[in-house]
Amino acid sequence: MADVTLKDVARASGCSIATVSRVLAGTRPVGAETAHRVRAAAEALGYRPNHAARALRSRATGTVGLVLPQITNPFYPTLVRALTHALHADGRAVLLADCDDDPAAEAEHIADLLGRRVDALLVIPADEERSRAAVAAAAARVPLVLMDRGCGPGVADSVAVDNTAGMALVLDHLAATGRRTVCFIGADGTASAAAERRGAYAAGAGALDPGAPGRVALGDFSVEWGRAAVDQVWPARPDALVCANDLIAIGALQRLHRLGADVPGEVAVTGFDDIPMAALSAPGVTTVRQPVAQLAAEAARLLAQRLSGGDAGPQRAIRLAPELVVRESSTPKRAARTPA
Amino acid sequence: MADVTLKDVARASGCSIATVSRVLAGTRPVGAETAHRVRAAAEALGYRPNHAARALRSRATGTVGLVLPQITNPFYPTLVRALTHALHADGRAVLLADCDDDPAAEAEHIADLLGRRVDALLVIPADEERSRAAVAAAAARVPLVLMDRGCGPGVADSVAVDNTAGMALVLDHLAATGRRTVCFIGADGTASAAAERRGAYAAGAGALDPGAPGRVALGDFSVEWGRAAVDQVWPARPDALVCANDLIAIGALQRLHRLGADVPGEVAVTGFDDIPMAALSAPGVTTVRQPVAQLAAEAARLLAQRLSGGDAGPQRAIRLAPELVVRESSTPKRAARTPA
DNA sequence: ACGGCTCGGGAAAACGTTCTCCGAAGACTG
DNA sequence: CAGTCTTCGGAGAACGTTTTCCCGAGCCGT
Repeated sequence: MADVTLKDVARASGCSIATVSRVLAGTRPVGAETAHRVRAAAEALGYRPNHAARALRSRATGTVGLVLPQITNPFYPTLVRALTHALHADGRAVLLADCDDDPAAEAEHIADLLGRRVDALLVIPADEERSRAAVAAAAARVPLVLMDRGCGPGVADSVAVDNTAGMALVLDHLAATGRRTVCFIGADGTASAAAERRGAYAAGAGALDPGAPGRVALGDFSVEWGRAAVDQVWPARPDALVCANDLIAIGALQRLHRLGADVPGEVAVTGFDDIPMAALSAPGVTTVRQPVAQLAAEAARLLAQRLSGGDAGPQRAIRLAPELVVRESSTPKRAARTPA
Repeated sequence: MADVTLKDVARASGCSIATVSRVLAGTRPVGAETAHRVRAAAEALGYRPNHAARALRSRATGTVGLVLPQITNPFYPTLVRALTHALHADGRAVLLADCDDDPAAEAEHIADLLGRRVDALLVIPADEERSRAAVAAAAARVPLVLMDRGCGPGVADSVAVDNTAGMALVLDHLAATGRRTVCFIGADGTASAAAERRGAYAAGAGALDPGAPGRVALGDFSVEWGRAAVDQVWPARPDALVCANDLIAIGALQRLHRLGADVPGEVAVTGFDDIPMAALSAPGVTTVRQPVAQLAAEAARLLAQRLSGGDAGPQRAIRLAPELVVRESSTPKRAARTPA
């Protein structure tokens, strides 16, 4: 009923604590018959190792801290799911901290997690600049992988989608389907996703339409901004709205709908991320799907590597290729609206 | 740089380990001058207590396990956020486990968390019946609070929304706005939310429309089922579709839209939970908002109580009142569609 | 002045592991 | 057959806390 320890198993199997430990951990060969006795006793007594003691002795908790800005951002749940599954598969547990988009809270959580002796940290930084100090300090203590957003150059390993390639996919698709007057609705923060998507649009849109790089409206990554931005850009009657994420795109669609604009007949709308909502809005949002499973797998792999193979090797910045998902919001101009 | 321990602080402040521990933990009065010296030394050295050692000695990790079926269910992120914030405010950390709707995985995660010596567990059970054994076993070892869904009677403390009251709010609203031919699209699982909402509809709908309790279609809690269910029930031309959650409602809206039905003119649609998407669909979904912040607060309070005050007291089943959120999908039959 | 206090402080025993030594065999080698 | 390796097993020292003792000094009461 109460906790059964190595000592109990040792007594029950008539050998020493050390032997039991060796059998159960497999750290050193042990005589076949003894091993069998020990295993039987452990099984019979329902022995469960005490992670606290193990952590104290071996200075490893088997625990990874996951720090993110806002779990309610609809892109994160799928990522968190993939990450926890990948880490659990490696026998690690995940300590979750939501820091509410506040770099100060983020720093506190990171410090707390370090105090709890996490073996490593997975961080989606809240802010490119104001998160840097805490992240850099933490990265000096444990392996740390940045995800989704960067945090300045050279701070830590990072895994993210290739925003530039994603934006190129969108622009190519729009060009191929006859769009010519393109307009960007983005976010002005310093968060790397915002900056990269902005930059990729600026770099790629010129080929499609010389005036396009100039048609840019910047706000934040929210539905509300998507709605408001349409009021700014719609008077120019663009035939495509490239949004920096799906929330913005959904807001834009709502406002366009209310203004009576025909999507995709008059104007195409695209998003980024492929959050679940993107498939469910009417019309469905054409978007760039982040390779969530691979992002998680790469992050887990990188972490495992840093944790086992010493922390050798140069800092790595892994960029994964995204995939274009075409939905009704950008079907070709000439085509009739396809049935939902 | 490396870890600084109590011993280091003791040496630096010229007193014993025991005294340092007492000062820092405040477990026993210590001379003012000594205390000051100790605190200064701890500060200067950047002392951070080792949670593993503390956990080993005091048999409490300051950690709570949070086990849920699917973080990607859009109702959970807000709940998880509120829970983590409430627990962090109490100085506890949260170990997250997503069990992918699989009771076997759930049982494994629970066992692992117990092995990691969590002080308590917060569980949203995957299945009313097949989760019971693991939950009951865990509840015998640590304080355990069930959330959102039940797990059979008498298993553990629980905190959830009052599904019956929520369904009554919906039915009253529909009655007050002139709906008469009501139809229920629900889920047939044994999950308590499914059963309670189903039961509440059956109990309350008769007052509105004697035939209503019979008009019921059961599937699962998904958008796909919402779409499919409309095909079953729409031929009867009800003037209100009561859906067991928002995902079903959104699916129903999509299919109704495709069928050319006028919502809310011809037919009202209601959901349950008030997930973020419910406000963003077109039309917005009238729904029952779960008091997420209060649910989290109550769960945290209950846990704290069990953890401090011994585990005295009878088992508690807390039910919180929900709130009706009226959106465009159910504006009165006679009214014109209001501008979004 | 002396037995009881409280009060500030230290030594040391836990807590349950892992891991480094050691020792006692037996199995080789020469 | 003496010596040197392996192999299996135990004793016991860590790991960094918390906590239980215990001790000495001051202070009160009588």
